[in-house]
Amino acid sequence: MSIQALADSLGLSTSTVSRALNGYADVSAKTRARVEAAASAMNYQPHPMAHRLATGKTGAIALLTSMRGGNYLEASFTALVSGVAEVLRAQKLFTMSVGIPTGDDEISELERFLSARLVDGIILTRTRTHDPRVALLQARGMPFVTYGRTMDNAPHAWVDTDNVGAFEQATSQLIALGHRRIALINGMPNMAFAVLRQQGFEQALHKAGIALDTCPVHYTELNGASGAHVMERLLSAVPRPSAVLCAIDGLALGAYQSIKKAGLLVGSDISVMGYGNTEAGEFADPPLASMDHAIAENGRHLAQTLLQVMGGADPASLNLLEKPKLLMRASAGKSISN
Amino acid sequence: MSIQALADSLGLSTSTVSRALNGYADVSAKTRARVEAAASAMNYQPHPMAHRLATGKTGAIALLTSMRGGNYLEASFTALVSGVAEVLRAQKLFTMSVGIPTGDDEISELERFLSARLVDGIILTRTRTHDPRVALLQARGMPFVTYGRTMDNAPHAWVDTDNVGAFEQATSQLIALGHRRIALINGMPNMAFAVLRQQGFEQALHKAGIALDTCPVHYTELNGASGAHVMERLLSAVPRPSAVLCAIDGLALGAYQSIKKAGLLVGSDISVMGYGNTEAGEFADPPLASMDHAIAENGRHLAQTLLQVMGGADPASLNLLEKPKLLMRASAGKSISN
DNA sequence: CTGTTAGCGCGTTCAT
DNA sequence: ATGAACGCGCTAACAG
Repeated sequence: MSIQALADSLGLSTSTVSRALNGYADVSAKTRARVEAAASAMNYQPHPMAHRLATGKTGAIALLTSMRGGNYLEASFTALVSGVAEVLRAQKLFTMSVGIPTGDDEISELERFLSARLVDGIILTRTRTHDPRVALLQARGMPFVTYGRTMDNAPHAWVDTDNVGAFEQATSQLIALGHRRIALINGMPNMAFAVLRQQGFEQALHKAGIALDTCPVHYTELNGASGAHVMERLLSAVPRPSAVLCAIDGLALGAYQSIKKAGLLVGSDISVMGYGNTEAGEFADPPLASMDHAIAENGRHLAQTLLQVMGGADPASLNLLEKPKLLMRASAGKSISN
Repeated sequence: MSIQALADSLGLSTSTVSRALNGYADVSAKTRARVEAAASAMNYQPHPMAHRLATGKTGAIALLTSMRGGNYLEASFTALVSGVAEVLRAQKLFTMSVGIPTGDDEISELERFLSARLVDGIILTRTRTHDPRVALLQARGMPFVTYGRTMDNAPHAWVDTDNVGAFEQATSQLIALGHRRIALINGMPNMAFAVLRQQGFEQALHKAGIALDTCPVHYTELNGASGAHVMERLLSAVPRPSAVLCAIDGLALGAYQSIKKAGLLVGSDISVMGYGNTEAGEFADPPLASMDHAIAENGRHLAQTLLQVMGGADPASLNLLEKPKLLMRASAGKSISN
């Protein structure tokens, strides 16, 4: 069913049919109605490849993730995609997730993907302090939003959670419980979120007059094994910290294991907090104190922002900071050193 | 940089250039070398939209997932995608994940996606006993492989883990530990994997001469809250089961919570086994006995199978059954009723 | 071996 | 308000 066949069956030219279907003004109401009726009766749909060649649009957007070994971020990933897809589906746009492997050929892989022109816009996740992917997207003129800020890139559209505020609040909460030696198990320092969470951590310590060098910060990969490994080292320190703040729940659950193995009790001997409010943390023993950041909502905001960018809005002005919510649970208790 | 410009600069026709670049035999070695040199010198790349209109191919495949509320399956999802993408990237194909929301408009959404012709082939995950999506793909003539078998659909290409064998082995193992009252917390019975796992469960009971009606089976959603809820009911049964087999790790971790809340010890008072070998299970207390099914390897096999289907092989003959590996850990111990 | 021609199916000026 | 004609950039059938 081509537009040609449809036009023939109506005794019209293809151009009239095309304009009637695409909402042009210079077509009589009567003709438009006739065309639309015939189109839906014959179930006409423009050939997508031809449509794309003519318009340059694909009708799809990509959510870019960096692919590497298993880490805990994926648990929340589905919720993010759901939020994005929900908004974009209403605009008849498809949402597709594409994993670009991290490593030396990351940029060339991304270039290859952009050149393939499979999508009209991009949502970039897991931003880094200086992110060459952002620079590439800007150079190519591809509409995009990032999930998470960057620090040294030219201004662009982004949606982020208030990492600084969240970790300042969490740290202050631990201080209010009497903790003075608090450790931070953080993500790698090239990740933007890690830098910001540490800022919040240090601000809270500073306000409370606690010396930074009594509160160790460790940078590590985001998985349980790393959490366990770092926690082991923290336990052998003298004096050891009475509370541990983790960049994500997965790290905290790994830390649980080392604490228990040492014969200590989580929540009384040592307090632990995570971030992300995963179900694994909720069902852990004891339930893990964490921070919830409404991830599906973030997805919806990302989609709305991307639509604005694709519509021609100035990306530099499109920035959204979301407040996470602190969830105190049994893993975070009073300091026993008081 | 169009093929026209490239041809002009060489004093050749566009068709000769096209054939030289696309590896046709009827072009002189000398001409081909000249064309290739000029193409890479001028960094020529065919316009993707035009290329697609002419060939009908997109250079991408989609991995289809069903989108619904948070469940534990996603944790392993990244590993699957990595395996798929690794193989397809070597063929210069892009791998994109697309979530189709489950519900009444699932089929019409899938139809819309197929009509958009964004991909050349599809990997369909989470198959159901009778799967209308499979029927649709067959009707449309879209090359595809499923991850998991179906039971009432026409023959098609699939890769699956040996669910029957895995759960028969796991159940037998529990029986060998002295358990006689074993419960199964299963997925919903419209899911193919759930039916097959139950088959393995029942075969083992049958071989051991244990009456099925002493071993309850519960069907539920695949998340921790459901596991906790079902476990609560199991604990109030008289007599209560001494071992619980769960369709996935996430259910098992939910069950942990209810068992602990009842003041019982996992692994001694009640044995628990999961499936999937997730990190959350590995780091749980006690470590969760589970089954590992080499998910990245499954991804590679799915990709290889899809390539064969796209190459014209008979889908009905492309079936692969993978053996999972039983991982006994502290959560599964001897029955105390012995 | 190479060039000429046609067509893929649209959207979009430019006449009328 | 409508139709004719052209262009998007490429591949493929045909001719020589």
